[in-house]
Amino acid sequence: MARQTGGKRPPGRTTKPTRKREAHPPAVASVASAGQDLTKRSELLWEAQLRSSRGPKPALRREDVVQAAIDIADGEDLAALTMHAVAAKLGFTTMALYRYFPNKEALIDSAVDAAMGAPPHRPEPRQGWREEVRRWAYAKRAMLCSRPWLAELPFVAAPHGPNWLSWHEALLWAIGDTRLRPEDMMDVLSVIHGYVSGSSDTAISLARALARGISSEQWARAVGADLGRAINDPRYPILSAILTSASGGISSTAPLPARGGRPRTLDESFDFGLERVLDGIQLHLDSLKGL
Amino acid sequence: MARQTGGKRPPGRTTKPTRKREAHPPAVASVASAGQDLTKRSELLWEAQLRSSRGPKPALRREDVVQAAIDIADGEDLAALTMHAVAAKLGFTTMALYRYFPNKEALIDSAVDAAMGAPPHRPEPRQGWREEVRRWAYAKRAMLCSRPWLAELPFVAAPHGPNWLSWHEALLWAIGDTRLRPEDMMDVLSVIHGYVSGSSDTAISLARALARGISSEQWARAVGADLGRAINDPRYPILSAILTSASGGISSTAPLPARGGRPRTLDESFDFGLERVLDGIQLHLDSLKGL
DNA sequence: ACTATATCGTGTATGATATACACAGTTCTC
DNA sequence: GAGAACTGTGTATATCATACACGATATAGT
Repeated sequence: MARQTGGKRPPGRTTKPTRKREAHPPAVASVASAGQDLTKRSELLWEAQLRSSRGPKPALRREDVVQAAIDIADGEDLAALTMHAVAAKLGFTTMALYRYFPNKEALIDSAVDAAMGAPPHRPEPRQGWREEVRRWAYAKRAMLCSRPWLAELPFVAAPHGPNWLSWHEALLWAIGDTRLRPEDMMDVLSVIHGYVSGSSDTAISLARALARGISSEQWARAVGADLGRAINDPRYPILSAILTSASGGISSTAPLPARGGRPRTLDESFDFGLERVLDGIQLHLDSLKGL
Repeated sequence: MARQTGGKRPPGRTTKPTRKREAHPPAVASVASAGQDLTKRSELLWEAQLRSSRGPKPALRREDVVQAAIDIADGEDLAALTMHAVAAKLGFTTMALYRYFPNKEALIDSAVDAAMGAPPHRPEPRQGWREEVRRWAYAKRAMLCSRPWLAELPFVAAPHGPNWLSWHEALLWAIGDTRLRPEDMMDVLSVIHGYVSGSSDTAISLARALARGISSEQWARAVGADLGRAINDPRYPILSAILTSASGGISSTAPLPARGGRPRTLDESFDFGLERVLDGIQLHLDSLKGL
């Protein structure tokens, strides 16, 4: 359902806009380098789409554009997410999008937040902080893995939208079931958040591979080959020993050749780490109780 | 010291290369989306620059190109890192770089690994795993903060080079001072690694701001404003309460207005989390000892 | 109703960017 | 000493984000 409203004019024109312009940083680069102030980006992310009464009704809503962008990133990858692709998917011209977002960066900021979705629902009877944090962590990891392209964007420089805050709120709720003082809760939050986002990289990489039709065996081979270069390299004696002697390899499900114990699945490794982190927090809570 | 070796030809040519080509994905996008197999990228990253005896001596070494790239990213940011910029910095044409790296992605892969540098030196008398892991964690965080642009690249999809392996080796060495079975060491490594890389985001963001001449107060204001939207928003009751009642705000050094206890510095928060993680690991080690 | 005006989607143009290709100069190998 | 292999260069092209102005549209104020 292509939309054609604009008028047709004869091709030959005499416009001569030789005005000097600022540079147009290309695509993802501009996103990556956070061209605008974070402040301005944040405003754009939060401000509602206000509609003036004059003029034709907009044919789209921002959400529509955002959804199209997400669909593209989901279906292909971040590189496929061009302004043209988004517009085409909606049946509009590229430039039409600029009526909704001032630039690609703003669109992506919105898409990222929307793509995060809402955090998991809270279990009806409280389960205790540990179980609830666990649920949160799994959910967050699953969310990241289900949209591997999110990890290709520099979260670092991105403004925080409503969903981002919701995820944090949900984690705070989980932690709320403790005796932590409010000002300490953010610290605990940041441990958990840090661990979860930091340690999901490999799983995300696998998820992306799977999404692109690469088998987990192929993927494991690729990553394994990478690590495998350490073997017999005198610079990496310990790593080398681990990789050869035992089951140190990264494994997706059915793993690399292993001799020693059974190698851990990615998920198992994540679990292991999470439990260590939770233990550490537990210990801290216990020490507070003693006071 | 520009270099001009190539010949001059009259501008009018009769080449007609209308051959069909593959798409030329633009800049960072291609990096982000990991166009090539990880396998191929990994090979490129590790393969030595082999020099055939014929022909003119290359005027550069890969390291030179990589260094120029790093200098640009350090001095400006990732967006400024264009093939043209790198070449210009070396006094060559853009295309000259392609004699050293088949594409930008390969150059960046190399630059990333080189930029990581070597892990910290190992303390002469062993300090015990906990202290050594701490040292490693601080060093890694410091490294990331000193080159904020590293965090703008999707590590997820990147191949692992020599320095990456060295950092891992160093951490394994630190952990080596325990009774962990080899096959469990990777799990412990991944907890620490996950926490450190995941929880450095905010500090990296601050580091980047500082590098761009933004004061830490300005930065804190920007990030704070972001969080501040939660205040009085019914969707975020807990967050809101924390932010208003106490010192939950993110602070660089001299922080946001705080009423309750003193707000944590970013570094203090990192420390706190790290100690929790280390506690958790400690606990695990103790439990192993018992067996 | 009528007109001014703000807004919409469009067509076109531009500058940045990565990179393909062919050439001319350079330096070994045979 | 000739040819082969490689070097840096110049030029061309596709892809992108995005500026700008136009004609169409719909509301506000008269």
